[in-house]
Amino acid sequence: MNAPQAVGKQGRKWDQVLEGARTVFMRDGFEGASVDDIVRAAGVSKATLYSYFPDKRLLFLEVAKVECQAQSDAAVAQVEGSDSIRGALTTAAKRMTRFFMSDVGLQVHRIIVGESQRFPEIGREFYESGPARVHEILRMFLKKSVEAGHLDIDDIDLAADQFPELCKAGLHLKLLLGLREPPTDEEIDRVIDGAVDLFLCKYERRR
Amino acid sequence: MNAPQAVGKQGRKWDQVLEGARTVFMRDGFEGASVDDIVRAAGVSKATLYSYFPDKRLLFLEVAKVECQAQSDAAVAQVEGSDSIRGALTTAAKRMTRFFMSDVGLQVHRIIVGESQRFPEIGREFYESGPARVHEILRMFLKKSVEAGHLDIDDIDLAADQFPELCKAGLHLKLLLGLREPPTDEEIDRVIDGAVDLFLCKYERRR
DNA sequence: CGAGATATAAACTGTCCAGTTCAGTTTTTT
DNA sequence: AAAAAACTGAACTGGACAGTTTATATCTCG
Repeated sequence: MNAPQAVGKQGRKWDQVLEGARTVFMRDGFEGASVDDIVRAAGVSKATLYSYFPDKRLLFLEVAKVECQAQSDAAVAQVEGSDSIRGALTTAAKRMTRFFMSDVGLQVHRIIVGESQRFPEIGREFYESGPARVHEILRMFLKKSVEAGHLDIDDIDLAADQFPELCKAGLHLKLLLGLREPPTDEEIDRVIDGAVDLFLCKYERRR
Repeated sequence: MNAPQAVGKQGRKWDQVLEGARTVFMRDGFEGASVDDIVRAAGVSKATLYSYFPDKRLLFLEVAKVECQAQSDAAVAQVEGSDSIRGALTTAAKRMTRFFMSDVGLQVHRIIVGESQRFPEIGREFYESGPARVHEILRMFLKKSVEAGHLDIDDIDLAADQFPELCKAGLHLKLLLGLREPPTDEEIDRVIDGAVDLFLCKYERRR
């Protein structure tokens, strides 16, 4: 009567704990979430939670890591399959931007930034499993395109940093601070198209 | 019968309180700073602090506001007095970027982002006295330059959002998360020059 | 000087919360 | 079925910390 085993199973309530933690952390932030809230949401006893995770911080770290990895995994697949440079960049931008602007993306960002002082390894984990992967994917794509003669870029690393930044233009900070409603698709497209136009105007091989 | 408003110089220790609060908040963040630490740093009694500020949150709000305003005031002056467009943008970028990357700028950003959920007005105040002013200055500068025929920009608001974003490329997030040392002047120049080049490549009137 | 405003130290209140403990129950394994 | 492992619930500990109170002191200005 063995159900197919979950990978890395440390106990039967592992997933329940993570899911409850995700819910509460995303709703209330790190400080705002109490462990009692989490165990309640998870439907699990406090002792069980503490048998999996030595403390609240590491529990959060796990939640954030899982969240970021899921996202940037999904991103990798999509950039590859596109014909034109412009199309590929637009596709990448869309996915990236949608995550930046999503409730979960914003909340992870808020918490990580807020806590990175007290817990430096949280910042590191987040960076590695999110922004660093985006940078890497983009860098490789640009490099290939330069070698193929489609783009003309001097400083590829800089360009790979500029593009995601352009995708945030105006919207991201305002959302982060809770100063506006989620953008409509039109607003996102305006920013993305602007980003791609600006980017390609300089880096597209003209001759 | 008005209760003494939170903000209003009403005693000789006002500045001392603010200075102590600035020190401790910048060092420890909002949650990390205890009011007892602050009064100790300020050389003031707790009762005095609470006679000026009804609570910790409003004290922090005041500190952040003062900090941002000082910065963006300084910025306004400099953009005006520059001959070329490129020169003006470079100057603006330098000042902006230096603040983004400074310890104080980063710490204000961290705290505000971290707390904006729980205290929405903190986010608003910060945005108005910092990013919004930068946007406004830049927008007016671009508008004038377009009217003078030096630039050719379709969506001025978007462009005014793109430029500051470009100035962060790569460095800002890493610093925010404590993942690297403060950048050297060369590194900052690389990012700034890259930003100005990219920006002007598209928006400079070519004909 | 002297009155009112301002400041002080220190103890105190009340609350919140991370993490522990343990006696007892349920589930899994053998 | 019996042993082992996982889980529960609830109470408890210890510490942190925002904000209050009080009795006392010092400054400022008419």
